[in-house]
Amino acid sequence: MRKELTVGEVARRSGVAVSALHFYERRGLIESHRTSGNQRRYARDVLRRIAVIRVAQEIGVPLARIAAALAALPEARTPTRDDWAKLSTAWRDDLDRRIAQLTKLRDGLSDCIGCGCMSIDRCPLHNPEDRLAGKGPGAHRLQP
Amino acid sequence: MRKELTVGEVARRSGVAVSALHFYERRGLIESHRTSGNQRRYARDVLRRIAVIRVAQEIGVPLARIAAALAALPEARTPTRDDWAKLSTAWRDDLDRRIAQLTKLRDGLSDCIGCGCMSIDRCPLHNPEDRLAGKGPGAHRLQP
DNA sequence: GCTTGACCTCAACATTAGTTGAGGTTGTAG
DNA sequence: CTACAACCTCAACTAATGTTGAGGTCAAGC
Repeated sequence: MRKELTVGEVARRSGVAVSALHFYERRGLIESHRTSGNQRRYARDVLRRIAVIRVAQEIGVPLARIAAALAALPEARTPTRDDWAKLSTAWRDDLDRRIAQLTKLRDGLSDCIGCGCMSIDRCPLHNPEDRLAGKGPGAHRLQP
Repeated sequence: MRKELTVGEVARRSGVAVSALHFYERRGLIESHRTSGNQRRYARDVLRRIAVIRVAQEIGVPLARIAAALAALPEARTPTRDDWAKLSTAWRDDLDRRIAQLTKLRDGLSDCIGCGCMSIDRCPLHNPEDRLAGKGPGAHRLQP
């Protein structure tokens, strides 16, 4: 096996900025050890770990939950094939729910286009149930 | 037509917090006029406007773009049926794209579950193209 | 052995979408 | 006419996800 990676190398190979790698480390998502001169060195499997993080993020899982999921792995190891199967299955369920929710919204939107009802009481889109409401402070964006 | 609404009434009827209504007003999404005592009074159509805002938000449109869309209406009026048809069509395209993107991701995820490849170079999920990267600073959450 | 690019830490800032609290004013019911 | 809920403004805070910059250190090639 080849030698260990520096932050710069990891950044180039993963496409994640150095500042983000530092950030992930502070958040406990990845780890490194240090040279005698206090520089980070990464084992090669950090790339796989970052790939997992990126996919989960794209699904919409917040970093804190990704960190929790990774930390919950026995011995805090980098995901093996089986671990990955478990994680990705769980996250795919998130994704399925999210897709279902958006699809429902789209269908409502299609029905509504041109109807012009927009009645706060009768419009099918105005469904206070599965709303974003009550999520507390902070950013709640769904998309760029 | 009934009398005008106070902030509290609008908040109760729309399900949006008073603080959020103030915020929307600062952002130019809704408007009010004031009593002699400087309290806000809303025309009833503000509820329809808020319904539009909420739907757009649920789709994932950031407030700034919603504000721009509403401001672009001739005479800055509250959406009529035709306006709503235009807005919702445009936003539905956003929604379609988002759903397509997530669906693609899900399919990749399904294929990948159990494959365990997670190779930074070969994994179909590791596709740097349509990534979140390069969106600049700020929050990029996709989901609660 | 020196220079130069890569690396270190830490604090502050950016962005979106609001909420919270202090300190003061209004309006309505009794 | 008074009490009390509802309203006002403004500043500061929350939260997530990072980026930017200042000030200083490390390591690799020449």
